[in-house]
Amino acid sequence: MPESHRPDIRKLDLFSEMSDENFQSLMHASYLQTFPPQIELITEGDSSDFLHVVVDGSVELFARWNNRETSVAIIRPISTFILAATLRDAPNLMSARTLEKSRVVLIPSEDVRRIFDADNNFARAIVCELASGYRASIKKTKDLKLRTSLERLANYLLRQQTREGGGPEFELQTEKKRLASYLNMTPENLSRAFKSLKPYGVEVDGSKITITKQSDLEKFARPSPLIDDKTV
Amino acid sequence: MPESHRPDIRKLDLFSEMSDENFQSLMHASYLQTFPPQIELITEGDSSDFLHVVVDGSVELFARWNNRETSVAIIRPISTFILAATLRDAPNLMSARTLEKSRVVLIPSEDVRRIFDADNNFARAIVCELASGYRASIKKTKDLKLRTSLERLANYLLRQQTREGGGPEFELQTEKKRLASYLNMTPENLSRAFKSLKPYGVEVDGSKITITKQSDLEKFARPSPLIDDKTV
DNA sequence: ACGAAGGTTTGACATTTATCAATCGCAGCA
DNA sequence: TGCTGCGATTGATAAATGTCAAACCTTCGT
Repeated sequence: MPESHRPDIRKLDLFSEMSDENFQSLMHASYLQTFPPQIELITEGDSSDFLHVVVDGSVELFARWNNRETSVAIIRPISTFILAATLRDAPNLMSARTLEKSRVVLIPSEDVRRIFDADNNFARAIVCELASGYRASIKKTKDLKLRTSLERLANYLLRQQTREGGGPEFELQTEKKRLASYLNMTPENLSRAFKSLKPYGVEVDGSKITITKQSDLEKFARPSPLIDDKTV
Repeated sequence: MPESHRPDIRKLDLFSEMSDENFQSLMHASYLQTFPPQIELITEGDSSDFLHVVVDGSVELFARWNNRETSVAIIRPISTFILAATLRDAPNLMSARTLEKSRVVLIPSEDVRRIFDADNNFARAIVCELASGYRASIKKTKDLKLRTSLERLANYLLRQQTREGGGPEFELQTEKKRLASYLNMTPENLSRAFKSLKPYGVEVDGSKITITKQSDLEKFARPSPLIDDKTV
């Protein structure tokens, strides 16, 4: 794979502490591919042949059952996905599709496992990454089980506000249809939920959100570090 | 800590491949404690000072938010819990309480992290365990988001049937109140859900379940390995 | 500029799920 | 034995959420 993205990938927590030699070996075995929008990169149930790194664009992880579909995560640069399946050499639990034109580095799972065995720093980083992902997933479960859809939306808006810099005005960065699925509601319901948040100072104009009464929204949403914080 | 449970703990995937010396070192630093029922061992938000191993009894992991509470998992012997928090030295995301009189081995988190650095086999086992837990959590999310409460119950019954040996008759092993919370429904709703499953051959007598029309129930539940299987 | 496609919103309505209140039933205990 | 407490069930009702249909709006390509 070409050199251009290597420095960015190298900076990821997952790869930053491993030896140069092992990193080069991983990269040497990898492919950089460009995909058009709406391409299904992975189908759940497939074996996990590659660890994926999104270096450009965005990728949606979603799951299907019984003719239904739900959005589980949206991966933006620079991040990896399906690490757990790669390490266990187990089938992928989620499908993945590009949302826009995207570039993805594919690292053969075999090499990831080989270098995991050889490089202690890499192994340590993998444990951190897995533990983080695991904890993020637990938080998602708590969000789903303990909150109503309105509360989930309110807290999502606060999180998104933080991600976008913290100002009163920010962009959703996601189609509402997809956001609805992510929050486990229908598009119709999401539309109504936005209206229900108006009394708490949430103004919606297309994908632009303005929060006019920050403290009112926070009082309603009651965000918790044990559900909503990235780093904890 | 006394010797009696060591062989059983040693057999756990997490500890079976590490060196004798390191295992003894871990055990030497540990405590075996007996707790009465309904003791809150851990409160979410607390720092994770110990990796816990249930050797006898059972422990419920649950989470609270905004005066609500939900059951996330029930841990039975012999299993560990809160590994991810231990490794990241991060606050626990869930609370834990004994359901009955229980014995728990407490391994200081510091020692777990120290031996993780020293013992490659232990590190590998930890990665496996984390990846498994992570994947189990993703499956739980899929179960929650893609299924109605009736479908969740039907699939739970099939899983429980398998755990109990696969025969048409088996025990729930959990209070219905707790099962309801685990499945994200109210006790009233669970009670009605059992009735709704009667046409599919589900007979309920207290905590004894009899499945009289296995294939009908399976046709309704549509279990999927990517949501319901332990090992995948 | 125009039309088509698809996302979004709205309204009416159905279904699912929760809440509240009352009762039942069983286990533990005096 | 009978009391007590709590979990389980049932019925009535309310709230939350989903479904369907139509209208609206934006985007994109011809």
